[in-house]
Amino acid sequence: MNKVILVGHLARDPEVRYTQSGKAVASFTIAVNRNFGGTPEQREADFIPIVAWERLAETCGNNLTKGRRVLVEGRMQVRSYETAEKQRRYVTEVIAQNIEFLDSRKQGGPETGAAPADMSSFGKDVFPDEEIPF
Amino acid sequence: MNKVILVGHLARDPEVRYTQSGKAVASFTIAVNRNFGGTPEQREADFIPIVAWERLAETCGNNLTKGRRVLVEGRMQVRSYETAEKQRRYVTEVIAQNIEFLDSRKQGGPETGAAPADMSSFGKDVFPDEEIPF
Amino acid sequence: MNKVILVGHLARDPEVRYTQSGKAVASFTIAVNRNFGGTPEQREADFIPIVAWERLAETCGNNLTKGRRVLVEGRMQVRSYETAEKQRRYVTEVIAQNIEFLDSRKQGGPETGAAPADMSSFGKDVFPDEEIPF
Amino acid sequence: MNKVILVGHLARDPEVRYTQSGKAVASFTIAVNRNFGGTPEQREADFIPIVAWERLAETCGNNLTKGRRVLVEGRMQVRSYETAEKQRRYVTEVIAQNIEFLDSRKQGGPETGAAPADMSSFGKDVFPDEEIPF
DNA sequence: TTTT
DNA sequence: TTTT
Repeated sequence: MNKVILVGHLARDPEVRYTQSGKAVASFTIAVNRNFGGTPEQREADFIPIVAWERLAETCGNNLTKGRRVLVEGRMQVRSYETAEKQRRYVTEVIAQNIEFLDSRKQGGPETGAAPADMSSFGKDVFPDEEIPF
Repeated sequence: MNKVILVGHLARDPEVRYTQSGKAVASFTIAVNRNFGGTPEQREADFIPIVAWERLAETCGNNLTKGRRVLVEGRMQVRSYETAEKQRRYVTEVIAQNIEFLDSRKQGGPETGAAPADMSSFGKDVFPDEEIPF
Repeated sequence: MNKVILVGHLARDPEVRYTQSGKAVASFTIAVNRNFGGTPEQREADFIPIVAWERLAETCGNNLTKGRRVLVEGRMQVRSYETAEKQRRYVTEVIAQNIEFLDSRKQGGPETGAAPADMSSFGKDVFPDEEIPF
Repeated sequence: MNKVILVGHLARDPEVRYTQSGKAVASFTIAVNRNFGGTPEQREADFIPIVAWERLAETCGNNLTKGRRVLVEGRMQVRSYETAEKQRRYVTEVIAQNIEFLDSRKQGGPETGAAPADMSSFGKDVFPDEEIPF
C-alpha cells in the first residue's frame, strides 16, 4: 500500500517530455494548502511535484494549466541521482495514477452555460524501466 | 486534502528527539515495497521518511524497532533548508497522523499465546511552529 | 484503518437534528459519479449517505445545499435496527471526519469577484454513545 | 473519487460464484475494529461486505479463509433490488480493486521458516454489466 | 545509509 | 522557483 491523495492548484504549467522509446511523461507541481487547522490568515502550502505517464501525461499536457485545481491520486516515489560533484541526491515525487480536474472548464476557455462536468483520466500503474527525462 | 497511506517495514529504529519547548519528535524511515505488478523477482522499495509528534512520537519510540511492519496515515510535507554552502535543499517527509502496528507483538518480545491485537495510536494533526530538530 | 474519501454532489439539502444531550447531527446524501472508465454517455452514480456530528454538522447545515460539490473524508459504519415487523435491517453510512467544500461560493450567494476560496471544516473522530436521531 | 481503504479480518470464508458469462465473483465480509479512540475494552467492529471480480476473485477464493487479515482498497457501491414483497432494498458493498494479505501465511498452512512475504493481487476497476449472483 |  |  502506497497511496497518496492530494487536492491542490497547479503552481506552473505541465511540461511534457518523451522518453527514448517515445513514452510521454508530464511533470508539474501542485500547491496544497495547509493550515486549515491554524489561523486562517497564515496560508501556507506544500509544493509537491507530480509525474504522469503515457495517456495520462498527454491528458495533463492538453488540459491543465497553471492555477487549475486538481485531485491527484498516486503513489510516493523516491528517486536518487548523482550530482556533477558525485553527491547522491534524493527527489520525492508523486506518480499519478488518476487525476480529476476539479474546475468546470479549462482556464480561458469559453464559459459554457452547461452544467459543470467532472473530467477524469485514468492511467494504469506504471513502473517503467526508463528514466524520467529531465 | 493531503492524505498519505503507506504500509511498510521500519528500515531503522526510530530516533526520538525533543524540541526547545519539550515536544517529542520521532523520525524513522519505512521501506515500502513496490513492483507487485511487475515480475515478482525484482523487488524494489521506496524508503520514505516518517515524522511523528508528541504522544504519537513517544508511542513510536516505545514500541517500534527496525523491521516492524506498520501502516502509516499522514500527510506529505516539503521542508526546505539551507546548506553550509548557502544552497537551498528540499526534504519531503510524511507527517504521521495515525500509525497502526501490523505485527502482533514487539520484535523479540515473548510470544504470548494471546490473540494478536492491533495496536493503534492517534495524534492530532499538528503544524508546530517549531523546527524539527536534527 | 477504515478510511473513505469521496467526491460528489449533494443530492439533497442537509438535515440537522439534535440528540437528547444536544449534539448536532447532520445527514445528507451525495451522488458520486462513476463510469469514468466506461463509455462517457451512460453516467451512473452511487448515492451515499453521509453523517456529520457536532461542529462539523453545524458547518454543513450552514454552508451546504443541494447540488454543492464536496470532498468527504470519513469512515464506513454499518448500523442495524429493527423494523416494526421485527426484522433486522442494516444501514451503511459514511461518518464524516473532514469535509472540503469544492465550490468557490455558496449556491445562490452573490458571485463575488474575489478569488475562489477553499473552505474546510474539521471534526474529530466521534463514536458517540447516542443513537443517530431519525 | 470514490476510494475506500479498510484493514480487517475475514468474518467468514469467501464464497466464489460465477456469472452467466463465466466471470468469477468472490464475496465475503470483513470485521473492521473501531473504538481505538474509546475505552480499549469495549471492542466493536463494523462488518463490511466485500466483492471481488475475476482474477482477484479467484485469488481470494484460493488464499483467504475466515480469520485472515487483509487490507482492502476499493470503492463503495450501492446496489438496489426488489424483495418478493415488491419492496426496494439497498445494499452497500465495497468493490475491491486491490487486496493485500497481511498475514505471512495461509491459516492452518505449515509455518515455513521462510521470511514472511507480502502477497498482493491487483484487479482493474470493473463495472460489469452483469448482476452480482446471489 | 536501509525493510521483509 | 511557485497555486487559490
